[in-house]
Amino acid sequence: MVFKKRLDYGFNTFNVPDVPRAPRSIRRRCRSKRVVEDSQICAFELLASLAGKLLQESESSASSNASEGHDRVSIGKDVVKQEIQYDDDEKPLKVECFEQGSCDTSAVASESTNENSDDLKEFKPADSVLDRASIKTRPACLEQMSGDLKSVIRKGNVAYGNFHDDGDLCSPDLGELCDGKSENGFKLERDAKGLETGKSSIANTCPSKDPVALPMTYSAPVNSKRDVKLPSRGDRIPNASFSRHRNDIKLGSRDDDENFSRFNRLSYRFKASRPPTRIGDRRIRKLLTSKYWKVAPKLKDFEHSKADGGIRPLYRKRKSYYNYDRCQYETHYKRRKFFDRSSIVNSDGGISSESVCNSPEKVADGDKGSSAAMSHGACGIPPLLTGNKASHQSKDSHVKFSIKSFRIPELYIEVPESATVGSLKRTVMEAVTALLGGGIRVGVLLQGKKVRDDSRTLSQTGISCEENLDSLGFTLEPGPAKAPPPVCSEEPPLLMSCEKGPQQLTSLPATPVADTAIPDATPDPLLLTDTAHPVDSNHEPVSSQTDVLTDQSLSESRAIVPVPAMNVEALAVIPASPKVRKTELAQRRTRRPFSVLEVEALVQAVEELGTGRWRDIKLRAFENADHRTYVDLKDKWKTLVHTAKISPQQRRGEPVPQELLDRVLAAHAYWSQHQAKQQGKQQPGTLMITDTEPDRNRLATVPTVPM
DNA sequence: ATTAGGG
DNA sequence: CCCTAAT
Repeated sequence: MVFKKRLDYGFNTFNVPDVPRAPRSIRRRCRSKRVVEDSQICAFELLASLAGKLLQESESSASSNASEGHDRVSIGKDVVKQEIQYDDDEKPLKVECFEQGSCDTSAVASESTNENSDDLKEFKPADSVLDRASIKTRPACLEQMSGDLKSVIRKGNVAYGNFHDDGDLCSPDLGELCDGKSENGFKLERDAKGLETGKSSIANTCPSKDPVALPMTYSAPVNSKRDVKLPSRGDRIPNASFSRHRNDIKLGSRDDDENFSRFNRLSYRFKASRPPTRIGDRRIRKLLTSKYWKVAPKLKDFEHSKADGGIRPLYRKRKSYYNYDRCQYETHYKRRKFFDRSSIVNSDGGISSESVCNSPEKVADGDKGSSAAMSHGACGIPPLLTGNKASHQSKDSHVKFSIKSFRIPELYIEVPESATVGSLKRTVMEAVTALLGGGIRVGVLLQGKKVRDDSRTLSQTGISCEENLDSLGFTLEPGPAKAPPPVCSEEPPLLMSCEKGPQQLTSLPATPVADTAIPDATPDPLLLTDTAHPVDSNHEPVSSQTDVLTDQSLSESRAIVPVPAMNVEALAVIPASPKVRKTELAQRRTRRPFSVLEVEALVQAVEELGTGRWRDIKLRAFENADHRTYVDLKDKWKTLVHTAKISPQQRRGEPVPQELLDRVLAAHAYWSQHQAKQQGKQQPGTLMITDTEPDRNRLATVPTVPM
């Protein structure tokens, strides 16, 4: 790739490479992809972190075995479902990696961020969360880990690959995890009920066979399943996917593998600092929050109507800059594996007050290290795993949680039919990434209610009660920090389990994005201004519309095209966070060739006002033509001058009456000499040649070519 | 926000 | 048309 200017802007190499002058569409594409990836990374990191913890636990534990399925499997799937299982018993480790991990994660999240409005303002991607978690937990974790875990492990036979028997397990492990060391292979036992989910899908799913490294990662969920379900607009509601765990939305795409891998890499790079993610083109709109989601549907319309006008502003300024740290690329890679493993391990998340947690906590410690590492490029995962809970609670009784999967909020994606599967995948990834990238936090739902007070203990909250356990759910919410502010802030975009979940998403959709209007529909009155050619004026508008349609259909309109609910190409989801979105809206405006009438109006205006006063010209002759900016007029004049100088044979497009071209040359020459700019309107009349002959203009066949 | 130019 | 720089 050639680097262009953009490099200067700080794009990292990745980004930088723009396609030089390839069609913009292409360029854009590149960008968007990159962006996506980056964003993905974030998400992945989160996942990874989670996974990492899990891994830590399970590390070597056979991945496949471990998978035991339980949850991991579920996780592997897409996302989302989670089930919590708990045992009254306090068997610490039985848990599967997976669960633990999840639990931990949740715990972490909760701690770190309050669910409450929290910190939405700024969230830092996963890292922040992780860090926090790790921090808090560690102490406890360490202790617990060393103690509990070991014991547990031994008892349970559960082996987490990473952990060492030593009390140290935590920290070392984490670090090690990154490296991939696992000294002890842990095997998970399924003793716990929950553990056995019998789903081993993960194992299956995951390509990698290393016991140690499980393919699964959080991301996996998405990918793994492959079934991506993109709720169609209509579907959404019905699905209620959200609300229930069962209904979870599935965003998995099968092929994700590719993406997946990519993710991992990227994600890792990511680190904490995550530049505003830019995802996608304007076409792609992702809505993280339900509200936004709504929008998505609308997008189509939106785009339809406005192919040009509406959107324009947005994309105009797309700027690209992405900065990511690449370092760690490899590291991440490794991590990923770990994560996967971890995921397996996690099955158990012990949310419960302590015992379970403890084990996780160990992990946590490791995490810390990892977190640090992450920042460095080390493994980030661990943090998530860290059992936060431990901190809160004592080690009384342990509650076991088995989270099979996390639910992800519904994502609506719009993709042109013409979109490739690959693009779809990317889109889905983007959407997911956006969610994750924004910073994910875990929400705890108890009987459908969010448990906001992170400081309360499980017992205080009632989570430890078995009765409640059934109604306990974890949700993945948009990061606490900034991004989600308005949109996400409250509602968890993702609802894991609980009943509640779906509502928002579902409901939201209704409010689609409002876009606007129909851009083209508006006729171009411009001409009218000057010449009132009613006919013409009418004419144009019509044509214009037609064009629009055409255009859309042709190329860019993809967005426009109604997306089958399932389409992929771009995720329609638009995260609330403006950051993400705005960045990438740009799309090239549909091309709308100037009609002869427009040319005539332009010439007329230039003759009167001179060049260099495009704004005035716009006002005078194209005021009603929203799609013609003064820049456009200036450009058109430029091309007209050029056209007038070349032989007719060399001209392309709709022929412009020679008469007009002559006027163009005359006006150009005239104003060139007179430095029109200075003078103001001075000599409208003076125009040289121009005798404005209205007739002529009209006469000139009006090209119907619309636009 | 405009203007000017290069691409 | 887009993108930038300079106003």
